[in-house]
Amino acid sequence: MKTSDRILIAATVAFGENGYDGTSLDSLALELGIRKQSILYHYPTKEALLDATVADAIEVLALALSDAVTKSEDGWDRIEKMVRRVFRLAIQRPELLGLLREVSRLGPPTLTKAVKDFDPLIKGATKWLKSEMANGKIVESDPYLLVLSMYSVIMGAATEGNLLEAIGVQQTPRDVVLRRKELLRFLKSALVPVPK
Amino acid sequence: MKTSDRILIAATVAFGENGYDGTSLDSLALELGIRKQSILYHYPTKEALLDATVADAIEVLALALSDAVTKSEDGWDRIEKMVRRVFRLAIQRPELLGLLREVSRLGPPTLTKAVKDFDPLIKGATKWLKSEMANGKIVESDPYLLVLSMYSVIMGAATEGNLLEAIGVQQTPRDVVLRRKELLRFLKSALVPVPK
DNA sequence: AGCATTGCCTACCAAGTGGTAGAAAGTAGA
DNA sequence: TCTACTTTCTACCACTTGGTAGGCAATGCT
Repeated sequence: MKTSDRILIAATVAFGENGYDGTSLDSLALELGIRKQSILYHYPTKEALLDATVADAIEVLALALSDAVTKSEDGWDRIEKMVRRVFRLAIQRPELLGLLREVSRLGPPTLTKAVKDFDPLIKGATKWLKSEMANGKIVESDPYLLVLSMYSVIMGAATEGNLLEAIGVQQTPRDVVLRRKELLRFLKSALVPVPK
Repeated sequence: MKTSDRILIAATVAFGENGYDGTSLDSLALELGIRKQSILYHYPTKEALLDATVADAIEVLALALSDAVTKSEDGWDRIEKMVRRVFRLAIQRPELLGLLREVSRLGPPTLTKAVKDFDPLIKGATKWLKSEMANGKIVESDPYLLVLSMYSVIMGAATEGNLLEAIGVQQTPRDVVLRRKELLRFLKSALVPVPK
C-alpha cells in the first residue's frame, strides 16, 4: 500500500481513539515504522493530515449511506437499511465515527469544512423525510430535528464502545446485534405511524 | 470563592470543551490569573485534577437525577422529569456533560473510576425499569440496553451544541426547548406501551 | 551517461509540556 | 512579637511538541 494511505489510515485510527491533541506525529510515525518527517512530506502539517482523514471519513460514510439509499425501498425500510449500514461501518471501522465525533468537539475550522462536505447529505435526508411525512409513511415532526436526533442516537450507540466495556457490558458480535436491534425498535416506534 | 474551587470549575470547563490533552496547566493558570504552580499545590498532578473534576461532575449529575426521582411519580413521569433535569443541567453547565463524554473517550484508568462511582445509579435505574416493565408501565425490553440507549440519546442531544452551531441550527432557548420536546416524544413513543 | 524528481532520512530548533525545589508573603494563635 | 502553617510565587528542568533544512538513495526520462 502507498505510504500516504498507510499514514492516513493510522492517523484516522489515532485521531479517532486518542483525539487530535492526544496524538503526536512521533507516536504515529513510530507505529508506522517511519520517521515523523516522512509524514510531514506527505501531509505538510498536522492539521492538513487531520483534514485529509476527515475528508476521507466523510466520503466513506457518505458512500455507505448512499449505497443503503439505492438498495432500499421508501419509508421505514430505508431508515432501517441506513442504520444497519452505519452499524456495519461502526463495527468494521469504528475509528471513522470516533473521528467524526472528535471533529465535532474540535470546532472550527475543521468542523466548518466537515459540515460543508456533509451538508448535501443532511439536506437530502431532510427533503426525503419531508416527502415521507407528507405520504404518511413517517410520523409528522420537524425533519431537521429528527435527522439530528437520529444522528446522535446512532452515533452514541455506535461509538460508546469504551463506556460499555468499562461498565462491563459484553461486546461480542451477538451483543452488538442486540443493541442494534434495540435501537431499531427505538427508532421504529418513534418514526412509524401507528396503523389506525 | 476558594482558589481550589475556582481551579476545579475552570478545569471542568476546559477539559469538557478542549479535552484533557487539549488543556495545558499553563493556559488554565493564565485564565485564572495565577501561576501553574499554584494549581499543582492544590492538585498534585494534572491527572489528580482531572479525577477531581470528574468526581465533582458525577456528584452534581447524580444529585440532579436523584432530585428528579424523588419529585416524580412512577412510570413515564419519572423518565420525563429526569430528562428535563438533565437538559436543564446541559443548559446551565454544559461543560459537565462534555467532561463526562471526554472521560468515556479517555478510557482507563479515569473511566474505570468514574464508572465505579456511577454504577449504583445505573444499577438503581435498571432495577426500577425492570419493575416498571413488570407493571406494564414501560415497554418490555432489555433494561440494561435501554439505559444505555437513553444515555446516548440524552448525551448526544445535550452535548452536540458545537455541531448544531456549525450546521447553522439556531441555539436560542426556544430552540433548545423544541429539541427537548422532540426528544421526549421520541422516548415516549418508544417506552410507553400503546393503550389497548 | 546526465539529470531532475520522488521519497525517506538525519540533524536540528524554538516553543510548550508537566513537574520539582525552595524562597517569599500572608495569616493566625501563643 | 515570635512562630508555625498555608498559600503563592520565581526559577528551573527534562522531555515532547510540530516544523525546517538539507542530504542521500532510488527511479525514470532524455
